[in-house]
Amino acid sequence: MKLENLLQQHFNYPSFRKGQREVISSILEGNHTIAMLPTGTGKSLCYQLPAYMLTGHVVIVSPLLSLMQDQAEQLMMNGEKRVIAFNSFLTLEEKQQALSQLYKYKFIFLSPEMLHANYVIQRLTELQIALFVIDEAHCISQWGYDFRPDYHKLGAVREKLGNPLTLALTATATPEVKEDIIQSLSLDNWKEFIYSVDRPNISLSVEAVDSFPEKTERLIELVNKLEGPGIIYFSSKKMSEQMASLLRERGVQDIAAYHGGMEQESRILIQQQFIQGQLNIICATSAFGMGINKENIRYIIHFHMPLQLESYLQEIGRAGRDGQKSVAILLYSPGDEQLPYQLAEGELPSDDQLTWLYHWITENPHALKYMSANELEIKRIAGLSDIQWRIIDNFLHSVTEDQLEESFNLIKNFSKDRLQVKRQKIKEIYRWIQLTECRRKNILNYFKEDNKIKIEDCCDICGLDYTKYYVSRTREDVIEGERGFHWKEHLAEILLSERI
DNA sequence: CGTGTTCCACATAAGTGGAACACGGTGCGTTATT
Repeated sequence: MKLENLLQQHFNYPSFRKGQREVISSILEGNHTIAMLPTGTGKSLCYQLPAYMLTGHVVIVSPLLSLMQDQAEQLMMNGEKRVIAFNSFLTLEEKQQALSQLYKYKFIFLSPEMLHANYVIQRLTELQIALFVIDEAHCISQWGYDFRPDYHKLGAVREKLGNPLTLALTATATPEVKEDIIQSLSLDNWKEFIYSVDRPNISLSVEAVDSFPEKTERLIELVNKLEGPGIIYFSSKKMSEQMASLLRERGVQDIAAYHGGMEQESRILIQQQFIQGQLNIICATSAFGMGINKENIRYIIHFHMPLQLESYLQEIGRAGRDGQKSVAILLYSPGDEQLPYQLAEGELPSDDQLTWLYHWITENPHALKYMSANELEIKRIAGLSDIQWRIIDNFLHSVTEDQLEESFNLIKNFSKDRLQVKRQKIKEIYRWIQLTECRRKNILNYFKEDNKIKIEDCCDICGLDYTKYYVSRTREDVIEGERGFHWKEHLAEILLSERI
């Protein structure tokens, strides 16, 4: 049967979107496949359709619970009942029930952390896995080294499952990210479908200001003028909230803050309201974005610079999915690059912290054996963040006393190397900000791409007219506005006459 | 590094200047460990 017929039969779509057919064919031919598809929409079809043609179960690794729930729901809406999102939303009983009947599910969604648990792996090995899918696979590269180390253990998991046919899906497949994916999953043979990271309909701009207050004023001005919807990115939760309040005070409507420190409920609500158009502007940290399929975002402003160009591309890439003209503006004031440096350093244990911990362990009998039990105390005294602790804990797992010194040297070297990489990435985005030549050409070169075509409204260096992105008062708006004005006058007259 | 908060000296008292200090993002899992 032709793929188009199957597409019609199972999903009631008349035709494939760009790239889908090639990716699906590659999987059906039995190739491990890396797919970078241009937009967020339509990626899930790449595993959903093959699922119906392959014998066995499809395991999907997803980074966010909300993404898992969305995709599971989407499948169920399409009439597929053999779906489970195996995560912490389930009660203990539900989990046990699900595990004992795992063979009933065609689609099994899991986080990398859940997939790492032995009791889960064991059940999965009893099944025939037709396809092992890593959704948002760039997380392997961006989070796997420190923030979510289980992403780097997916290769081991994959091996335990008998190296099943694998599909990695992402929208950020830069050469470096791709290399991390291949390494981490230990793919030895694969096909890849990579499209350009360039988004010609998004104009790029960097504005340098002299100080923080000036940057704030410029932000207020831009938000008042630019046609929404828009996202403003901050590197601080507090700042995202404060600026949302300030903008509201300055007459900006339909605006809200969004960050990882907020209640899950409000996060979902704000995200929904933004997608449905009840909110026009979001002041967000990097927590906001993945899984946001909104077509008409018109601008992305960076109040703080991201920690790497890869993140920058992901964040601005949320604009203009409808193909309409959009703009990305990064506001820079001197010294801004210090915040990313601070964030990067907080992610890895310092030499001092490691030295202290080494002595603490050697001076306390059985300390090594009961490290996890003393987690809180150790973290407090050594001043270790959760992430720093996890890195150390990861290295010292199943280490004996006589291997201690060697292990600490490994941690020190690892931390040194990673910090070096992170600093290098900050230097690269800083360099890009200071640039005096075409920003698009430069960013594409960084990602080993050539841009052949000259684009209109390319970037601030090539020449860019902001007024194109300002709120346009269409004829209807003007008429509506005038009508409103007359109503107000009319109302005033009535009120006045009544008083008299 | 820059911003926000706290606290202290000052000294008609109340509020201010400014020194000192803290803080800064992304998420899964809580089923296993004396």
